[in-house]
Amino acid sequence: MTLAEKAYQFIRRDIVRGGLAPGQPLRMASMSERYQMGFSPLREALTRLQSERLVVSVALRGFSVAPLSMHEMWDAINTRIHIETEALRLAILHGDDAWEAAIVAAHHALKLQVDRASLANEDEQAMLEQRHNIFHSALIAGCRSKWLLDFSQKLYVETERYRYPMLVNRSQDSARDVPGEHAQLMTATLAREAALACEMLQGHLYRTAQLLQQLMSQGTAMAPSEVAEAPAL
Amino acid sequence: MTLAEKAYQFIRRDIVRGGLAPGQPLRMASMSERYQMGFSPLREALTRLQSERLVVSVALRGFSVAPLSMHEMWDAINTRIHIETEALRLAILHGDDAWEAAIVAAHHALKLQVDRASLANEDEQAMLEQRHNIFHSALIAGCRSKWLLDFSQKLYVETERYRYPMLVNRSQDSARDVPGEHAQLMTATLAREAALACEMLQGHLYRTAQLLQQLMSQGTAMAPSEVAEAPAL
DNA sequence: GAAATAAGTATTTTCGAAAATCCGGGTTTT
DNA sequence: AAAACCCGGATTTTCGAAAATACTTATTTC
Repeated sequence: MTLAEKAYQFIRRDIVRGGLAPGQPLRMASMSERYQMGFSPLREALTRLQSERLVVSVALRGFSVAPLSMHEMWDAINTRIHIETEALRLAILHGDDAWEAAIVAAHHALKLQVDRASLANEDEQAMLEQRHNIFHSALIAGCRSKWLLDFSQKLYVETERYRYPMLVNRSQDSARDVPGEHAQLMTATLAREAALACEMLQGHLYRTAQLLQQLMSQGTAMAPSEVAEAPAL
Repeated sequence: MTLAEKAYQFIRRDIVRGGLAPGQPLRMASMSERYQMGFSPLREALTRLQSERLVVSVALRGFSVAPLSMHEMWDAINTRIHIETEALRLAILHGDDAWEAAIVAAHHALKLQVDRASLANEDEQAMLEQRHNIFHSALIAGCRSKWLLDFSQKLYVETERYRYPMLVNRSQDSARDVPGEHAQLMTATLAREAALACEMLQGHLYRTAQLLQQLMSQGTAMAPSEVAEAPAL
């Protein structure tokens, strides 16, 4: 793997997990120090992250971490609902045996990690997040559209930024049965009940966003100026 | 404007117009020669183009122009239909006076250029393409979703690659009244007839794709191995 | 003779310094 | 006093060469 690729993964991880705070300027000198590499691979990684909207830049004034806002979160969530429900519909239409098997496998791996993951352990949380991603990707993998999968993945990463604070203080979602939602979503999908599965996916994503909004309006994770925004569905 | 930005625009233009052929390797040395700049801005531009799927790369084996295929075209078109009709629906819901005015302005400018543009003149064609883009962008600009606009623009550029050959031998689309389609699309949009406008947009995009498929199956613009693909709608 | 090995060439990737540009403060001008 | 100008320091952007890796061809080995 090239240095630029490593830089991309490290920086992305640090942005999603908040190690690099929203709005923070990313000076080449300190980045070079922090990640122990020259400017070239860093610039390449930052350019890539910019096109994924995790980083913003102004010509000749460098890069900075893209800011967070409730408005942006709802935009990302709503767009994700639109893209992923379509992808799921197509996957249910076209998916083959291998697609089904991958879903079952991903769901099982996710469930194992949900039971195992302790709130404190950073690495366990990362693994949980990864398997969550794999499960959601597996659901739509059969859609046969590279573009839908591509967009879906970009939005997953974007929403991960907002979801990450929730993983830390997970007490809040006690009213929800997230593993249950995942199980039902899988069941409906494998039963090829497109309408039902899409509705479940939509509800799953929407409820997560609502919870995040609640959390953030309590000031747990975001500047007060960014909290007041209406949902839209 | 930085050199990297210029490089991005030049290379993108050359890929869309075919000056850099699909599949062609993009060697740093020849690129440096061709665009008269060092490696750094070129790499930056190529990385950006890679994330827009106009360029592909393999680690340590460099970049090459992304290949074309009928399958990819239909994927891009179908995804574009899905994204843009949603954006149009939202724009019709939320659009204000400035949004309407911009549509009328863009349509007028497009019409002027359609009448003016001669088939031979490369620059006139480029201006036509630009105004076409601005018109389609104006329609959905009121949707209030950065993500939808972002995706829409990416797909526009992608489909432009396939559309460009058509501009050259435009004789084929004599059965269609494209300017008429644009006018009707604008009218339905300004009348806030969401369902009608979306259907027109869908038809407009779909018919263009069908025409392109026809053109390409005649071997005008693509390798024979890439022609046989079924449409999907 | 085919497969494996090795040397030499071509190419990408990365580095570190040079060039270009921006920002702030202080000075001059109106 | 406000606006315009210019200088010094900080920062980004770009270049050209060095390092790392892939490819090609020739040679050896079995």
